[in-house]
Amino acid sequence: MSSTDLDTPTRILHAALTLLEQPQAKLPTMSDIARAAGVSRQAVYLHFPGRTDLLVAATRYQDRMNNVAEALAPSRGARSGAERLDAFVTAWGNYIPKIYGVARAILAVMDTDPEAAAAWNTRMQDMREGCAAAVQALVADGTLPPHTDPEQATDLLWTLLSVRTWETLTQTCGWDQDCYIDTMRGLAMAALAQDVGALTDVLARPHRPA
Amino acid sequence: MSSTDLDTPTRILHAALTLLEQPQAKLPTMSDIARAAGVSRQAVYLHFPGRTDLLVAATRYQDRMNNVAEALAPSRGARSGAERLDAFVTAWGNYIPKIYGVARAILAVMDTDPEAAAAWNTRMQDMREGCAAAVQALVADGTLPPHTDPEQATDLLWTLLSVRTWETLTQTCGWDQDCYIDTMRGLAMAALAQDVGALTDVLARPHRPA
DNA sequence: TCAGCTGCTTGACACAGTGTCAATTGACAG
DNA sequence: CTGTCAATTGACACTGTGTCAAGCAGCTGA
Repeated sequence: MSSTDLDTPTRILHAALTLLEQPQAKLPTMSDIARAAGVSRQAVYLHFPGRTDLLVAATRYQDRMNNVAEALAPSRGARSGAERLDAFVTAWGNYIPKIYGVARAILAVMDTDPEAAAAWNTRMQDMREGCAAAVQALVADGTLPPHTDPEQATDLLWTLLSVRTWETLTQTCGWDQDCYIDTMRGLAMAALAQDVGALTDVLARPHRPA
Repeated sequence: MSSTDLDTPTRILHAALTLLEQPQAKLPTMSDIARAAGVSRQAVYLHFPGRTDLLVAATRYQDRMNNVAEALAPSRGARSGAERLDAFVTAWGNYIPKIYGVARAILAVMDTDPEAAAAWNTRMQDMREGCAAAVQALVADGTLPPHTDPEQATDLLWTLLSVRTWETLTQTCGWDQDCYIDTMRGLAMAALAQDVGALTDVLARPHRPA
């Protein structure tokens, strides 16, 4: 996968992603990214107004590479609402590790940079639509608890599936990715599809790698 | 509440907390804090090695002020495990808003400063003990789903009650504090005490202020 | 009354990182 | 050959953290 034939903006994005995806590494500076891309630091500013914009562009580039829409597609083929919820949780939960490197960098600047916060929130809006669609499917089925406000249910699902939650369980608590998925599936089913059995099964299984 | 009679380190902590608790404000610098405390910037470094240490000291000071141990005490008086879980979720959930200002500042530097991350994690360890105790009470009662790993259940509860989760629901989604509490109580009961009814009640109620 | 100590101040500096500017180079197209 | 475009070099301003040294004011004890 030589990147010599790519144009400069793409090479920069490519380099940024590579650095961001180093698991342990501290967040790269503009100099780091420029060096990794084989261009001068100023060349970066020639193509991206600033660090935040570069990070945001990197997420968009990454979404294009990973084809996030396609990854989340299977959930749309589900027949029942519960099935759809289950498929969505699985698909998104497995997508998070792919974007975590970049997400980490943006989440880090969000606290100080409102512009970054806005960009990340609109990016998460797409995921929220998936949540809303799953909730809607439950409504159509009548599976959602009676009188439940769909918007509130969507908020809840959206929060449960946030990158922060994934980060806490897998990075801080050291959970296995598969266990995270199973637990979130169970939790979502218990909370939104009144299926508490799904969760009790999961909590009985080992969740940390050796 | 004049602070003229306090010693300098306390005045600095006091000033830091006041600034940190401004809801909308951007995170204060060392200069901001010094100015607010009415001392020179260097005086701050005379008492605290660095910004991170000051923030950590501020949380400790705040815990002393708010008497966190006492706030969480009611949960220890509960008779059944479910009651205890419920009381703990309520107590902690209502404590979060009090510490959010400081928490925000520490969470912001955690991503770059491992020292801050370590400090925050040990601080959260105390809260985790409350989670573990509630889970243990459920185990004693036999209320926890059979074969459930208590440690995994603790991880899950700890994550659900994280400041980040509170932040997402109340700050980003705009939920009412009371609704947050009710939802978390219901979610915890559904997930750990097999009581799905607690949650369905809650989701039917309005959750955003006018 | 003076010496010495303590706590704080003033003002300077180094350093990292972001973002800006101007002059220059090199390649390529008309 | 000339203009244009992309990129380079090297400088600079700015913010924020953290360090250093000299000085000053007030208190204490001989």
